[in-house]
Amino acid sequence: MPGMATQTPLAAVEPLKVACASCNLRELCLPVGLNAGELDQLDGLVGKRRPVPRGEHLFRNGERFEALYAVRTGFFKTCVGSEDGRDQVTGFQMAGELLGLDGISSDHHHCDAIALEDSSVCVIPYAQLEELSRDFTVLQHQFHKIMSREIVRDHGVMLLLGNMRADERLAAFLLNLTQRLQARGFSPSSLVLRMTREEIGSYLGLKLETVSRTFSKFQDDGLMEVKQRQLRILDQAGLQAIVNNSRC
Amino acid sequence: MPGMATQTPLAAVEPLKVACASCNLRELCLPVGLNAGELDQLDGLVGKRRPVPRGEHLFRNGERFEALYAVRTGFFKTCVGSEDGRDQVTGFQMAGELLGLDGISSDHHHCDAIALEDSSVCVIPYAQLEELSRDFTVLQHQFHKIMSREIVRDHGVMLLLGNMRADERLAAFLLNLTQRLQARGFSPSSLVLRMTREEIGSYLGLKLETVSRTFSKFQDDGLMEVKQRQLRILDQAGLQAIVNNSRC
DNA sequence: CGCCGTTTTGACTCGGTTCAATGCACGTGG
DNA sequence: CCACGTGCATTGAACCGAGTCAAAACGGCG
Repeated sequence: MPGMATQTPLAAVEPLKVACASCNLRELCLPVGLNAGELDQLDGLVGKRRPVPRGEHLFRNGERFEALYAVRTGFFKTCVGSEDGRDQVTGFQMAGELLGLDGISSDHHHCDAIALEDSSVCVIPYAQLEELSRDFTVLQHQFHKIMSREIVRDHGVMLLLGNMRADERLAAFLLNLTQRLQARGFSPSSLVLRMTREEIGSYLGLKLETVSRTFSKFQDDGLMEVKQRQLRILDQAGLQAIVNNSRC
Repeated sequence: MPGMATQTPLAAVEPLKVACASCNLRELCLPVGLNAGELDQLDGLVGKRRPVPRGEHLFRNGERFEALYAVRTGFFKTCVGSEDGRDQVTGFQMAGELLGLDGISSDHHHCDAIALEDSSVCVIPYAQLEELSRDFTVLQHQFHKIMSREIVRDHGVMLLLGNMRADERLAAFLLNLTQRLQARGFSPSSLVLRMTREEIGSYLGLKLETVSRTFSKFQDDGLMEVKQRQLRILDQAGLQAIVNNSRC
């Protein structure tokens, strides 16, 4: 599988049990700012890891909410659906990001979380997290920050969906994706998409054909190379310019 | 001011100091589930009320985050803006709803909050709220629920912006608005809008002309009466049907 | 009264959807 | 090993919903 090489520089097959203290996602995940003793306690709480094969649900809309999940390896999407068949991808989650925050509101999940490749998550029982965060103010604050960050992210997506044209949306999406990959030690210019054109389209409020056409246009304009899901960003500044300028 | 009558059945000019325990928004706001002693403590925390005249900012994007605000009376909008001039209304807040949650993520506000009519808010210093919620698990849980509910709401808006047509968006907006007004003891069928067509359009990802036209269409179809900002819902089920059916 | 912000309405344009055909990569079984 | 099937991606052509531009009407207020 040479195509995946650019996105798997870190441990290939890691042991099932990795303490938060020695987890390479420590600085992106819930434990930010915790000292050694606190990390130990958090470890006691995060008892289980859970593998989620590609295409499988981590949880479904309507299921009872009991735990949050931290992505350890792999890649997920979350989607909400309405009574009539429509559904909307609300986000893509990669290593270190938290899934399930929507479930707190009513003790039931409000979206589906689906693995886009073979993945694994750390299970964080929510009742215990609340308990522990009463003792560790740093953990409490970090948790609140993560929830707040999700709200800020959502507002950014609203801006994108409400105001931007197709090319602006896709450019913003690509920049966001590469930035997050870069924060995890991957190349900011070369990446392999884990999702289909249709899933990108659903997230961006576009049809898959529009996504495809816009990729082609970016390629024609020399901004990037597109070979199916294998992408190479050639002109990051050019993409940024598309996002910034409403008219040009 | 006869036009406002339908939306001011409760206390006209209330005293500046109202304890959470005797606040009529108790069941919609942060204090849900707290006992008498806990309410007292929360009251100690929520020291100040702050009036916000129509058109004024409660807070601005970039300002230091120090407190959350509970709407006591009046009506607000929140909006985010991008570098280039675009901006997007991310929500409308009425009595009992919390403002400022986005600020937790980085100690700075990420949006503007603006009063759409003369309003007042309860100031909830955030550091003290974190502290108090370490002692009162009910308060802690209620606060988490409120944040989570905002995330769920945002995902609903994404679905709306990503998948729905103009008439579906406006119908969904009207139903949401009347439902929230009803929860506060107002008529579910008669209401006065506090925002302009442009603000509605910004929230729904539409231009003001489209909002206006769609109102006119709903009126022609006998679903509602529209006299400028004075609305009367004649066929709630009809609006619901528009939201549910993607094609009809 | 006359101004001004807001709303309504009309005519035209255009970006993105829809429908449809073709191409590409990959796995599976003959 | 190649033929075939399947899912995903690309591309084209026609169409349509919402945007744009412009003008007129409404309502509130100095």
